Amino acid sequence: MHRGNRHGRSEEARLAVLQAADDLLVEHGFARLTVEAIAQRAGVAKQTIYRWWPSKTDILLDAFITDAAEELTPPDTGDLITDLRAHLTAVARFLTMSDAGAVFRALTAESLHDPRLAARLRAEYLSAQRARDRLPLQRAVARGDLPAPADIDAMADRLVGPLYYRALVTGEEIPPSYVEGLLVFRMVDSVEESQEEGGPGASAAGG
Amino acid sequence: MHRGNRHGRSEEARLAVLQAADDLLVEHGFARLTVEAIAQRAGVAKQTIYRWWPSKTDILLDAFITDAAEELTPPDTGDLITDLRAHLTAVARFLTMSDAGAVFRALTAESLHDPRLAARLRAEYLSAQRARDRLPLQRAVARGDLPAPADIDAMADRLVGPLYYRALVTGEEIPPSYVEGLLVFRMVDSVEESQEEGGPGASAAGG
Amino acid sequence: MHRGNRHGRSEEARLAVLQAADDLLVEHGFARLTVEAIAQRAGVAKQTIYRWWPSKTDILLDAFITDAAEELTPPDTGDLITDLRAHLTAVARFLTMSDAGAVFRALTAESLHDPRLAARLRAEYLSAQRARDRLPLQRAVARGDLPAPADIDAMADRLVGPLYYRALVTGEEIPPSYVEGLLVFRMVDSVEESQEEGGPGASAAGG
Amino acid sequence: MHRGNRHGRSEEARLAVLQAADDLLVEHGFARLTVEAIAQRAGVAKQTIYRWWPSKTDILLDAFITDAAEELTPPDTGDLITDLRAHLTAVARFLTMSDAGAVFRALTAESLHDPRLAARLRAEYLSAQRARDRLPLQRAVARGDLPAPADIDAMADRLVGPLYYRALVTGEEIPPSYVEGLLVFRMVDSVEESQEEGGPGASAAGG
DNA sequence: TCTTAAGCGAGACGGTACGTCGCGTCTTGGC
DNA sequence: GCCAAGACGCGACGTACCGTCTCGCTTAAGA
Repeated sequence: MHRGNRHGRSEEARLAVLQAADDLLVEHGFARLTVEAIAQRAGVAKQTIYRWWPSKTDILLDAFITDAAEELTPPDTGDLITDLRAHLTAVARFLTMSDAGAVFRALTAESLHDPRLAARLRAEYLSAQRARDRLPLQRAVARGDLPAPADIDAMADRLVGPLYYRALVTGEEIPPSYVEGLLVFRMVDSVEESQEEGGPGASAAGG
Repeated sequence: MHRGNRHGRSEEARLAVLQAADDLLVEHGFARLTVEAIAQRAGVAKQTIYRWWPSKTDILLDAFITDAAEELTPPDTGDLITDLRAHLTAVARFLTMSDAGAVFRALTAESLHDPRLAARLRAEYLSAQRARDRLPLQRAVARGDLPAPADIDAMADRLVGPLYYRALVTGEEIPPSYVEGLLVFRMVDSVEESQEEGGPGASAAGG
Repeated sequence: MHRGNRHGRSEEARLAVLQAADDLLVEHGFARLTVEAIAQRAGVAKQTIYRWWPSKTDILLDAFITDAAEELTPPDTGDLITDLRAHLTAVARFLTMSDAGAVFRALTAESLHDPRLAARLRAEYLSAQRARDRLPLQRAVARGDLPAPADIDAMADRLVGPLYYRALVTGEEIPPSYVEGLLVFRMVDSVEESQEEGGPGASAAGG
Repeated sequence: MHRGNRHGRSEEARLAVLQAADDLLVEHGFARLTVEAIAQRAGVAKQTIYRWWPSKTDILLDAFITDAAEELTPPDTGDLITDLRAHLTAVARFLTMSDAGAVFRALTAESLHDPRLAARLRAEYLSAQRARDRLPLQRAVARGDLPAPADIDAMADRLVGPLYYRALVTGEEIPPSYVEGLLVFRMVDSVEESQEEGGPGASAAGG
């Protein structure tokens, strides 16, 4: 494998750095995620890191996007409730229990101190993730199972927002019943506007 | 006022430190909120800071609790929707537009890196705030305007969670329509179980 | 012993740094005389070094002046030749064989790259040393043993210049005969102007 | 001109490197004489430098020897004093005022830190220069104008040593009167041994 | 004529040391 | 006894050069 010359950077070094950053964060927490520690663990010179990444959060973002971006694609079973339940459960698990989620929480924390990182995180991860969050709703609208809402972004926020709140603010676990609570709401709501003869909302809530 | 003697701690110094921390955060961001900068700005010795606060985030937490704790008490008009609208609007404003909200965001960010701070933030602020968030719902239940939900905490989360999500994760503004969207949902839902002939949800949505 | 506070720097740290610099130079040469090595060896923080010395050569100069400044004071026996022989021999030994001479050679080397250091070295050491080099001549003039030369500085240079040349440029040793060669020259010369009936040159040479 | 191929090294690159090293030293001083700066200024790859020179001081030595080696050949007028005056004046000018002298001072400085360089400097420059310094004396001896001294090297040192001392140590200028002072000494001395038939000087020198 | 191999410009690499910043600890003298 | 002041040991920062390496280009000697 080539090790860095005029024709481009060393892929070997790049991967070692991303892996080291990930490992250090998960093993020792953000406080011990220093550029020096990453360099040492990756067997790489500090200058190599600074050559390619402006800051350690950029390394983390790179690692995060490489590893985890596509894990949270919702299923498409043709049934809105089923899709949402699966997706919200996956999001909850990602946020609270996965290594990638730990990276995400650290990046979100840093983005609250650094608008530049916030912009990158939104551009390179969040916008795509929010699009995935909207997918089940959009598909249901397309199928005619759901009336088009005024603001589908806000609707998606009402589904995932509480999950982020728990993961980032209260630090509590997210049991299945919490996800079910979100689903009941949605159904009642969504049905409410297309309903006339009632019924389906209740059965959905019982699902 | 005394400036340090055998009679106990200097209130003057304490307030100067809290004010300096607040100001530095709002003016220059968390990165420049250093103990040395706080000491210099407050005209205080570093040792005085370390004597009374274990870390700079404890200063921030102190300042935050002193300043802002009681701003977010919901009104009690006797009408659930009115109370919630006012409260959620106040929470949204707090999170996205106030100086205290900036401090809160910084503390939340740090708490994601520091479990000890997370525990303190929950014990000294969040638990009280969440109690305040529940108040309108609990009062409505007491009035008989709302059936007792299985998990009133989760219900409150569904109201405030999306606000935190916007403030902490997406960084978007929170327009009044976003709050209204939350209210419609809730009402439809909450009413759903006590309802039989429906309707009030629609009028609430129009408010 | 006090360890540094508002009332001044730590003498303990100062001496440890000077000693460490000296030792490292003598043991490992100038190439390994790094600020980090000095700090580590002295058990001192780098910042403490940078707080008090602008560069590592200033440390060396400090150490040199503290240790070695007064070692090269010429004797005063009342006999010019005897005084000069002792003094030149001491200078030769200092330049080529002593630890302090190694420091001096390193400082002179650096002063050739750094005019600021050159100025300090002259102001804080060389001017005093040159005054000492002139002393035997001046005393001989005062005694009437030597006519006042036009340029006593130049006369002293003719005595010590060849010693520095050997020590700094050719790197050769300086045997006693080399010093004697210098003495013969001088005496012949000095006598030359006061002489008429010869004599003193011979007696001086025999001293 | 060829720029690197199987036929041997590029003379173009060699000269560009030597010129760049010289220029950088004279323009910006030794501190900014880095291999990277030389490479950039010469329009040459670092590897090309390392292929042909072990270190940057070797480049300097190469440049110095190429440029300046033969500038200091003493004249041969048949008169010792005239020859010495011209030669010592030329040496003084070289040491204190020429670009080549700046290179020489830098090399001498480095040689005080690096015995390997010191050896090369002596072998490739100093020994020849000292031979040139001896030439007028040797010619005078051959002509019978001067008795053969016990140590002609030492005699030459007494002439040039003070010049090096001024150039390298005190940093003072070298006015014509300084050179004259050296000549007077020498002459008195040299005459002294051929005079009288005496010889007390010889016994002193041997002491 | 075509291959091929040495020297080249370029520049990424693993390192070492630099000089700076902020941490949390300490010691002092004043109030 | 708390305070302002500030020196201290420490660790990490981001930068500058070191000397090594690989790459693709150029070019002339020899197949």
